[in-house]
Parts: sequence; C-alpha cells; structure tokens
Amino acid sequence: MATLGTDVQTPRLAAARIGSDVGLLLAKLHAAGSVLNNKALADFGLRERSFSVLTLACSGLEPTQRELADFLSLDPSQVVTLVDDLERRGLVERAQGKQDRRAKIIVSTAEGRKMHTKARAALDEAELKQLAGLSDEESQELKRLLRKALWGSAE
Amino acid sequence: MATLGTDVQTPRLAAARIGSDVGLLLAKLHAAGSVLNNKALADFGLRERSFSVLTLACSGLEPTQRELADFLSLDPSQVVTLVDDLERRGLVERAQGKQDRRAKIIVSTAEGRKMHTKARAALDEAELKQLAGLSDEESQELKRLLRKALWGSAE
DNA sequence: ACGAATCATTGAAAAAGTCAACGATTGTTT
DNA sequence: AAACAATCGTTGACTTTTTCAATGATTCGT
Repeated sequence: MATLGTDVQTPRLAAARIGSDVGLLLAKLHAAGSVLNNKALADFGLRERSFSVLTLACSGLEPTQRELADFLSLDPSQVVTLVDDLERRGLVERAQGKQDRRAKIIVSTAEGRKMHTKARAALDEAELKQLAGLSDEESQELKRLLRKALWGSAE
Repeated sequence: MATLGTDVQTPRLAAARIGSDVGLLLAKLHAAGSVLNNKALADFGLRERSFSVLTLACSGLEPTQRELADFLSLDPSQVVTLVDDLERRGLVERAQGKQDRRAKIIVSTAEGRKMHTKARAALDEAELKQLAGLSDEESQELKRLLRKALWGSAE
C-alpha cells in the first residue's frame, strides 16, 4: 500500500562512507521529496515554491518580498516571478509596505486562502508519504533537528 | 568563533507553519550546506558532486556510471560530464565492466585517492560547521533519521 | 540636504536540468 | 541461432533555473 517515491531499499553504494555525508543525504531526501510535493501540488497549479509563498502570504505575518527571498533562500528576482504568477491568478496581492514604501507586503486573498487550505492538505499527505519509513516520534525529531541545525533553537 | 553559513538566528517568518515543512527545512539546510561544502572543496577544484563521484570511485565498490546516476539522483548525462572532468584531471579512470561490457566502472587513480583524502578532511570540517548548532549525539541522530527516511533501515 | 544603502523589478548571461536519439552490447523469445 | 527488446554510456538540442548587474523609487545616516 505504501510505495515510496524514495528508494525502496538500500542501494549497494550506500555502503560507502559517502552514504553518511549530510550533504548527500539532504540532497537525496530533498530531491525525492520535491518530486512528491510537486506532484501533489500540481492539481492546484502550484509548485513547492509558489506554495511556500502562498503559505506565508496566508500566515498573517505580512512578509515583504525581501523577507520571502531571504527566508526561502531565493534571489529577489525569483520572488518577483512567483508573486507575479500568484497575483495574476488572484491568490495574493501586493500591498504597500507600512513603514517602508519601497517594500511590498504580500497578502493572501480570500480565494488564495481557500486554495491554500486545499493545497496544504495535499502537501501534508505527501509529507507523510515521504517520511513513511519513520515513526511519528522520529518524524517529529527529524523536524526538530532540522530546525535546530538551521536556526539554533528548537522552539 | 563560530560563524554559521546558515541563518544566525531565527528569522521572523520561521514562526509560520511553513517553518515546520520538511520540504522547506530540507531545502534550506541543503542550500546552506552546499554553499559551505562547495567553498571548502573549491581549493581542490572540486564541487559537491565531483567529490561524490571521486569518493565512490575511491570506495572500492567499483560503481558503474549508471549506479552513480541512480545513487546521486542525477541524469546519466550529468555523470558523463562529471567523470569526463575527473578523468581529464587524472583522478579517476573508466574501466570496462566485468560482466557487462556496456557498463563502465569508475575507479580512482593513486592521485585521485590522494586528492580525495585531502578533500575529505575539508568536507568533514565544513559539515561540522554546518551542524555546529547540534550536539554530537544530535548530529548522529539526524544522519540516522535521514538514512532511515531514505532507505528504510537504520544500519 | 546630501550621499549611501535598500527595495522591487527588469533583462541578459551562465549554469543546470531534461529528454530523445544513437551505437554497442546484453538478455529474451522464438 | 536469429530476431527483438532492453540497457549502458554518450551526444546534442532544448527548456528551465540560477545568477548578476543595472534601474527608479524610497529610506537611512550624517
């Protein structure tokens, strides 16, 4: 019943020391996950990145495009493209920055929020599939460790 | 003394629910790690991927290009380019497959192994830097979970 | 008020990824 | 054993993604 998008069984080469390199492990799991995620989001005309932007637009945090670029590890020009697309489809809007009128705040529309709710469900399902090999506790621990490695603290 | 390549402190947007999405966490940590790794390997004229190929060529596992492509999640044509480069520099050689004469086995030269030893040291250092926020036990646990998520078993 | 810096945007150039086709070889079917 | 389909590495074309410099508008520091 559970067919993973990732390797079904340990490949021969995983025995090499490189099979423990964090860089490779991250690259592989990330690559495999992206396939699953993009597949799950395709029904909504979204991809991983546009979904991320939409999510943050729905978060109430009122992110600027610069913040989005920094947070998503993207070039500002890539954010422009992503927001252009979402705005064209009526899912988000560019609002003028409050303190800084150069900045543009990305906020979701009502339709954007509806779309996000549905897409979120699909993505969560894809995530479950990706981490099917881990117990619930292990999945939680993995996320905690990733967050801690990234920004130091757990919470 | 410890300046991370990753975000120094938790960004504002991490508070959003997306800050717990595995896909995003993997993407960010992978992106940040790649920068560190490629920087560390640049002294040797290597990048993450060519280092991976060199490592596997040095592993004694005698991988074929097809196996490299599968294991590294690359298109076979990308492996051709990577091996071309390493072979041109005298670090690896293409040997004829033993059972299958279509396949080519990638093996390291003596010079390749010397290069690999030095590059490995640099990479391990970069990895330490990337996971500086985690204790040794946590780093081990992270690797274990990544391996398990990828190929099911821990070992 | 002046100059330096930052924001979003554009467009061009470089790099990376994708994919179909090919010769050589292997495995399979008849 | 002959024919056929499949696989391996390779090439080249094509698309997508990334990277980067330049720009107008606005803000910040002094």
